[in-house]
Amino acid sequence: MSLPPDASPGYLVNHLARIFAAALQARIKPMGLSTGVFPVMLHLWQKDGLTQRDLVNRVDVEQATMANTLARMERDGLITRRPDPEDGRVRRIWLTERGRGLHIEATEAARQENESVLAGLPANERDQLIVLLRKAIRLNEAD
Amino acid sequence: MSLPPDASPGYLVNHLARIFAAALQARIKPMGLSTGVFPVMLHLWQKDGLTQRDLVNRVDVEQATMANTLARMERDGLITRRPDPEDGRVRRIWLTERGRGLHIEATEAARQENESVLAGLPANERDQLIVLLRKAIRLNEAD
DNA sequence: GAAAGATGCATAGCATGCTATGGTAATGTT
DNA sequence: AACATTACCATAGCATGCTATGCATCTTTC
Repeated sequence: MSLPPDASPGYLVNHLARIFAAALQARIKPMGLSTGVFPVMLHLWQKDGLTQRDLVNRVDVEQATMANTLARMERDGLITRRPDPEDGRVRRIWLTERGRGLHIEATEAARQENESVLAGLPANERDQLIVLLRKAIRLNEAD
Repeated sequence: MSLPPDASPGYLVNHLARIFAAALQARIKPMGLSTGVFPVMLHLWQKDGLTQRDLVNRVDVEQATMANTLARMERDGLITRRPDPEDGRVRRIWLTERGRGLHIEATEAARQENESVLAGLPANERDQLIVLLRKAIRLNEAD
């Protein structure tokens, strides 16, 4: 009746997430980025001028988490926040020159990181893993 | 050349890990447990009287993380730490009555949680996911 | 047996996530 | 227009992870 820890998908996913985070951090820390900031940057590189609410919806963290992350990003010179002329509650988020300039280098680092962590898996298993992860997430995010 | 966030396995694993953590927390919080404490309890239910070092090796977190987690667990009455008579550096970790008493209830909650998160996946895909996660972890933990 | 090294643990400081709460601005109702 | 509600954001407080550091105790080496 005991539950061996390494049989639990929750346990395993948490463990693998920490492995990925450590690998990513090793690669992006030299350029002044960190793991929590990275997904936000990915979205801003695709399109900036977004609101905090936009980013919360895209990244799927709580609003308070995003507020903290954005505060660190502003402190570190990655973004600036300027008031929306139409809506006094909103401060739209813009990449700084520095933030924008990291695009190529950082996405390349992320690509390398993903490859290195899964290097030992054959390509079809890697694809399968991604498919299953995406499926599991989709089942749980419409709540 | 842009990197769509939902194509990155690191991103996906992190997201799913947060989904699992939220689901687990909802179920075990009522019994006074939390997500960081849970894997430690799993090992202690199998065998207590372990050292901090033993648990670090089993759970695979940093020693400082374990020290903090154990401090919270002691504060919350789940464990006690008693000096090892053989080695003055060591304080061995024992479950309290309360900690031991949560065994059945908590593992049952974890089982339900794992099932509910992956409820939409057919059994063979669930198995496949576990296999792939375990494989990816094994490739990265012998470093 | 004393110096040098290794090992076990604790603490400081920080990032990243959460819930709970509150303030301000926009919107909807009457 | 006045009021209630909703929406956006900030802050407080906490848990869980990390690196870096320091202290105390064992072990090894000479």
